[in-house]
Amino acid sequence: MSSENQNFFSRVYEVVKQIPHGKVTSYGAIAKHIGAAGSARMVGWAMNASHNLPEVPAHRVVNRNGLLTGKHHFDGTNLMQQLLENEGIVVIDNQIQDFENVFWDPGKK
DNA sequence: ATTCTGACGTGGG
DNA sequence: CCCCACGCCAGAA
Repeated sequence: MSSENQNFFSRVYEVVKQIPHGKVTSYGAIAKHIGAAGSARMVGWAMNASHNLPEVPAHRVVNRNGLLTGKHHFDGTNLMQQLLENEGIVVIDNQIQDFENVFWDPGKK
């Protein structure tokens, strides 16, 4: 229902909000954490709605490849990359370097 | 109501 | 190793 629907988005936002500074996570990791494993696409869709939520650092969410697939949705062309680099994350050609090192597992603070 | 696409992921050839 | 297809749920045309 709508409530659960909202809950789904809220859960995604909560997880993203909990991403520590200088860290990133993947859509699948979030999806799995909220119980929507396999529906990683919905996480990305939720991100679109999170555009209005400044507390949701969508730029810290990338695909499991560590690639800034959603950078195209951000303002400008390489805003997402610059935001990540601003946090100490090395990004080259939309690809996060040392991804496993900056990867943050949801629920694992 | 039907069809396609979309900020993904996994599996198979 | 690279390419293709399928599954997921939701929203827009």
